[in-house]
Amino acid sequence: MAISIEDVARVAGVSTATVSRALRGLPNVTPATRDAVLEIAARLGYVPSRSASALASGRTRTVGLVAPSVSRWFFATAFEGAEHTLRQAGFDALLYSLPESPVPRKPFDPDVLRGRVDAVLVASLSFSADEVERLRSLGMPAVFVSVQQPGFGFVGIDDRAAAVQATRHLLDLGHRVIGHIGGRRADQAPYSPTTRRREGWLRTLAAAGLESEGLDVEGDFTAWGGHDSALALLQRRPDLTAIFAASDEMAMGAIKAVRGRGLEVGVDVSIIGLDGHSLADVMDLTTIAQPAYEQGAQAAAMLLASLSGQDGDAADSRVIFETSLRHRSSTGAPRRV
Amino acid sequence: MAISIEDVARVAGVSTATVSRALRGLPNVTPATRDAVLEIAARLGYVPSRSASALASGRTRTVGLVAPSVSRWFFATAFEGAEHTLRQAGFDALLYSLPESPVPRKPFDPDVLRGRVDAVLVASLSFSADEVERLRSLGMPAVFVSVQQPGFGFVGIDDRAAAVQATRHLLDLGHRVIGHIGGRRADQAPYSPTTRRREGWLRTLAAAGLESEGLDVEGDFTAWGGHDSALALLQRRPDLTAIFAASDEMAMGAIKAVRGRGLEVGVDVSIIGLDGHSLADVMDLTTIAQPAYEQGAQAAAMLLASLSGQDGDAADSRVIFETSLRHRSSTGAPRRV
DNA sequence: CTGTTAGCGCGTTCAT
DNA sequence: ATGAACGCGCTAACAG
Repeated sequence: MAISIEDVARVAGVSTATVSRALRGLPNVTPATRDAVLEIAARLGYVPSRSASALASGRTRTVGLVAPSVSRWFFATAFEGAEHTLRQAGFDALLYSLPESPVPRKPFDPDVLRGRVDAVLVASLSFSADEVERLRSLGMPAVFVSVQQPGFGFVGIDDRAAAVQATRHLLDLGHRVIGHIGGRRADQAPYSPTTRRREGWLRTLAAAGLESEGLDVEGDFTAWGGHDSALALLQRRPDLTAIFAASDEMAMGAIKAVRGRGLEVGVDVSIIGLDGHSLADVMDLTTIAQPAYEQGAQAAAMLLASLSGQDGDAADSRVIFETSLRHRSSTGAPRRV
Repeated sequence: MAISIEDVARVAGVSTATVSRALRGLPNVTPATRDAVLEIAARLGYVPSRSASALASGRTRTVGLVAPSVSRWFFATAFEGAEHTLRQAGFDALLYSLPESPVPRKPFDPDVLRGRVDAVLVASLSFSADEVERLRSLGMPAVFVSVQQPGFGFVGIDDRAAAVQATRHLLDLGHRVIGHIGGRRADQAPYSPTTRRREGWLRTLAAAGLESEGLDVEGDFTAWGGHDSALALLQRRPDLTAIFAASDEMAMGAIKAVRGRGLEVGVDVSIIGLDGHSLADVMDLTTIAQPAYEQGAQAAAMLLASLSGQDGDAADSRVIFETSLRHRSSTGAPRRV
C-alpha cells in the first residue's frame, strides 16, 4: 500500500484534516504547521490519491478532451495547448476520440463523462440536438472549439472572415476564376467552419461581380481528398487560375494534383489554404493562419476559470482569434493570357 | 446527486453487491437476476462512479500516455491507436506531454502517476536512470514505444534495419555520396532511434566501401531543423547526390532546402525519409514507412493483457514491426556527371 | 487554528 | 446465488 494521508498525519503529529488543509494551501493553518507538514509529506514521498479525493469532494480535477481524431494537425495542436494549460493548474487531460467514419459517426453519449471529468472541451465536432441535450444535462462547464454550439462557450476564429481574407488575396493578385474546395456539402450547420468558409468565398466572389458556377467542390479535410477535389475542379473549369482550399491539408493535396497535371503552382494555378499547418511553410503554401495551440489553451483556461467559479459561466464566453495571411510561393499573379 | 448503485439495488429489489456483480459480468448471478438488474440500470441511466470504483478496488482503469509532444505525427498517430484500443476495453487514456525544450528537458517524476493510472505507455522518450528507477518503483506495467528501455516492454521497429533499407535504396539507385540528417549527437543512448539509424547508415556505407567524412549532420526532428541541416550538408559536400533523413519531417525540410538552392529533388539530389508520414505521399517523398497507429495499439494491448494477468509481464514482451520502402519521386538515379 | 466525525460510492470479504 | 457490513483515502462540516 502506498503511503497515505494518515501516515503523514501521524509522523507530523497532527490530524489528517490539518494535513489536507496544509497540502492544499487552505487558510487557517499556522505557517509553522504548514511547513512541517509539507516537509514531512515530501520526505515520505506522499502522493494524494485522486480517487479518494475525487470521491470525497465530488471533483475529479480532470477535463475531457473530445475530438474526431487526435492525429490531425488542428486537434493535436489544440490539445497540446489545452493539456499544457490544464497540467499547469494541476488538472489532468482525458482523451476521447470519436471516429468520424463511418459517416455519420455513431452518436456520442456524454454520459460516459459523468463522474470522470469536471469539464469538457469539444473540438471541431458538430453535435446532434440529442448529443447537445445530453451534454447540457451533465451540468458541467463545456467549451466548443472551432464549431459553435449555441448555449456553450466558444473559442475559434471568424471562419467567414478568414475565407474572405483568402479569397481577397487571390482577387488582389488578379485572379478572376477562383475555385473552392470545402467540407462536405451535407454539413449544413449554420455555424460550422465548412459552411462559413464557403460563404466567405462565395460572397467575396459575388461582391466582385464574379460567378461561381462549377467552382465549388466538396472535400473531406484530408490531403488525398483535396487532391481528388482539385482534379475534379481542373477538369470542370480548365480556365481556373486559383484555388482556395478550406484546410491546409486539402491545399497540399491540391498542390500535388496541380503538379501532376504538369502545371506550375503559384504560376499556372495559385493555391491558398487555411490553417497555418506546421508543414505549410516547408511546402511553400500560402495560407490564412489560425492559432491552434492558443485556441486549445484558451478553451482550457475558460474551463478552469469556470470551475473555480471566478468568471461567470463558460457558456457565456466567446473568444475569437485573429487570422493572418502568410504569403508564400504557392500564390502569385495569374499568367497573362 | 447522480444516481448510484444503491438506487439500482432498491428498484431491483436486490442488494448492492448483486448489482455490482451483475453489472461487471461476474459469475454467481442468476441470468434472470442479471437481466433484471441490467435492464433497470439502463433505464435509470446509471453510470458507475469511477472514483468510487477505483478507491474500492485499487484499479483506475486508466492508462497514462507519456510523450514529448502530442502534436508531432508519430506520437499523435500512435496515441490514436492506443486510445482506440484502450477505449474498446473500457479504459481511459490520460495524456502527459513532457516538453522537450529546454534541452535537456526537466526530469519527469513518474510518482505523479501513482494512483492515477494502472499502467504507462511511454513514447519516444529517453529516460534517465533516475526516471527509470522511479518508474520501476511504481510497480505498474509499462511499455516503451520507439525507445527501448531494458527491463520494460517494448514496441517499435528495427531502427538500424530501417536505416539500412533507406541507404541501400540510395546505393541501388547508384548514389555514392550519401548524407545523413539524424537526431542530436548528444543522444548517445545505445538503443535510441537516433543512434541506431545513424549506425545503419554508417555501416551500409562502410560495407559498400564508401566514406562518410562530412556527411553526417545533426537535426532536431523538425522540418525546419531538417532544412537547416540540409543546407549545411550541401555546403560541406557539394558533391553530395543523396540524403537520408532520419524522419519524414526533416526530409520535408531538406526538400525545401534543396529546391531553394535551385536543385531538383530526385534528380540533382535524392531524398529519403523514415516514418511514412501521412503527408509524405502528397509531397512525393520516398520513405521507409513504419506503422505508427499499430505500434500504439499494440503497446496498449500489451498493457491491457498484463493488467488482466493473462499474459505474463509486459516487461518481457518485445514486438518489432516491419518497415517498408515507399518509392516516390524524391529519389531517383543520380544525374550522370 | 486544529481535531473529530461522518460520509463520498463502490468492491469485497464472509455469512447465509 | 445473494445479502450485510466493512473499508478504500480523502474532504467537509462542525466543535472546540
